[in-house]
Amino acid sequence: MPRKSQEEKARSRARIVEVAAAMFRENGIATTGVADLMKAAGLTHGGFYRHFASKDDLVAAAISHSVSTALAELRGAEEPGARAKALKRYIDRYLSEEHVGNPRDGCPLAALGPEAPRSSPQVSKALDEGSAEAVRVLAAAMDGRREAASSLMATLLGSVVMARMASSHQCRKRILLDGQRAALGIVESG
Amino acid sequence: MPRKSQEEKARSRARIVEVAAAMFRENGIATTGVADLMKAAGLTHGGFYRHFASKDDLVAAAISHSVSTALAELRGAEEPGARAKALKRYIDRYLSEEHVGNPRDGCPLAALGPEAPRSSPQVSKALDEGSAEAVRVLAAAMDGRREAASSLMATLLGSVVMARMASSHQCRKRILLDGQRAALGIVESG
DNA sequence: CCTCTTAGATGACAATCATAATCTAAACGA
DNA sequence: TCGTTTAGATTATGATTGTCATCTAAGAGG
Repeated sequence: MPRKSQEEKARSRARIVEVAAAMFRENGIATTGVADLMKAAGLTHGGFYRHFASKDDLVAAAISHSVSTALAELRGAEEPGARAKALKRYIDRYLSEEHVGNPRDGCPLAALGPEAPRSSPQVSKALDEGSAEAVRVLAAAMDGRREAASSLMATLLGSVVMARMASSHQCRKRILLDGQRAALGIVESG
Repeated sequence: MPRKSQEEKARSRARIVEVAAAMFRENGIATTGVADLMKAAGLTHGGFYRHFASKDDLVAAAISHSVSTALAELRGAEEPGARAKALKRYIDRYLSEEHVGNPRDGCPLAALGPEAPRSSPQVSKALDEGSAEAVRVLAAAMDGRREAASSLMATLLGSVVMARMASSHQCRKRILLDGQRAALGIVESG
């Protein structure tokens, strides 16, 4: 099967990015091969370089994409009342067992952040900008309290990383509850 | 060069574990090969399987080892006064630019924790036990306040992960300062 | 001292990897 | 409508991977 229309090319690209974002979060960057990834997107590995200059190029795109979609629901609210409500729902979702158990469509920073120091400049930059944007969006939902937003994000990230290390269901639950208490404490400390 | 004494074998094994712990934290598990690792330990790759059944076996050993040594300085203190002092120094070191910039001899949970969900059962277990022990030791240094210890650890982990994503020196510094404020707040909230 | 065991070296193995060349048929510009 | 361009398939490449078989010489046990 040969050439596709430009519209379909764009669709292919979007599909690759989305599939890649999920697979990288689930299996890690280094352990996810270009061939597997393309197969999961319904293509063969040969066409990959018509869309991306290199694997790292895709990794950066996948990170940017998944950060944006992860923050989308938090960006929506405009008035302070709706903002506070959206933030609380966001925290609740973030510190849920569902999020802990499904990295593939969860927070990309919690799943891939620690790979930042050992990544290429491209990927490093995507993570840098992604985390900066996350703090910005959180701060906007907290009446501009940047410092509290930074603490909140640390609590969220750390709690999920901890919960994912815990094999026991009970332990995970306790960690998430502790995280929720701490997070709400930070939000209401203004 | 052929056989070595049992004492030297033990020394070799210890060297491999130590080198591996450093390399895994610096370059990640998947991207650190057995051959590179053995070369860094002053050996060739052939002898590896006289010490470990598999790479995962070594990974688990390296994690356990590095968790233990990372918690050693916190385990020392006995009386409450010395405990509180040791804890504050620990937090200060943990949230330092030196720690952020040198994952190779830093906290293994911050560097490798997020790889837990995608690791083998052996490795997963090592991370599970390591994080549980970390919370226990932190709680012991906080008069047994387990809940606060869990929150503290989340703040520590999250802050370091965030700081490592930030490319700008200023941004890193700000994140670490916010983390320190939050951490001290948790410690003194009892 | 003699035999048996084995730590580590050397080299090979099948897989897997990112990347690239080649091909083909359909979409495009004219 | 005709020639050019190109999305994606197929196949190749060279490097790297974890693991293992084989060889060596020296330690350990008698």
